[in-house]
Amino acid sequence: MPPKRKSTTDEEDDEYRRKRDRNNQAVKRSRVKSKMKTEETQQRVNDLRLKNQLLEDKIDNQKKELKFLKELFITQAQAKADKLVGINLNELLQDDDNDDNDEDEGEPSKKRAKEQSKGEGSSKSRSRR
Amino acid sequence: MPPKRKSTTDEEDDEYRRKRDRNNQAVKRSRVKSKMKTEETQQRVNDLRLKNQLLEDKIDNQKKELKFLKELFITQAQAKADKLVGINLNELLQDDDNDDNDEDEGEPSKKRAKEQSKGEGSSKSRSRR
DNA sequence: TCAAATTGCGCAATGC
DNA sequence: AGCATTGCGCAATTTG
Repeated sequence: MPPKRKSTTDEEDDEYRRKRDRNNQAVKRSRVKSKMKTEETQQRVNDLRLKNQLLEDKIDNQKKELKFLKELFITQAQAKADKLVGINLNELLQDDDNDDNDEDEGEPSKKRAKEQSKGEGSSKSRSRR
Repeated sequence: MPPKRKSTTDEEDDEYRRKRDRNNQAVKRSRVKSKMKTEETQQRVNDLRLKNQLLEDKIDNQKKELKFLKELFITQAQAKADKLVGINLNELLQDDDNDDNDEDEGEPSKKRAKEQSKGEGSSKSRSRR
């Protein structure tokens, strides 16, 4: 009596094995993928933190610049009030090279005019009678 | 024939089982922990992205404010300068590009005005004959 | 040296 | 039918 269909069991086993192997491969792929995603996410956190820091720095600089400009405005308004006394704008505006990066967080009124009125009395030659 | 020491094998088995169970528990804890950490990291990415957006918005607002103030200031100073002396304030204030890195994407407002006419004719004073 | 924690791996159930 | 994902247990290794 020859076995009628041994193939049933054997092939089933074979198929099972192959299937298992393939699944094991799939599992491996899936886990590698998962791990990569995790690491990538972690990296993203680092990048975002750095970017965040840069943005905050920029905000700080802009804030300083705004402060400077506002104070400059106040100063100017003050000058307008003092106009009658003879103050001139040179004192307030001649050296604006400080407007560049930072270093302008101080009050602008400190930068005293260098009296660069080359000709003579810059005060509009009022002495001319 | 009394069993000499069945305890050896049996207890070893018992011990093995207990050990396995404890490890299984540990594995479970470890995996829960790991998963939580992953989710937390992902959440951190979301938080950072939101924060980042807020910061960028803030930078944008500040930038607009700066632009406004500078233009206002230039206008005002220009007028005043024309009136009092003739100093060309463009020279002093025109460069509002000192922002930082990627500055204004807006129109550059044609920064030039290198015509520092200090030699003589301030725009006024000619009518006086 | 030991016990808990972590990690790689395979199995099976389940999702798609 | 078949790959992908996930929970679980085993065993080796790491950690404290």
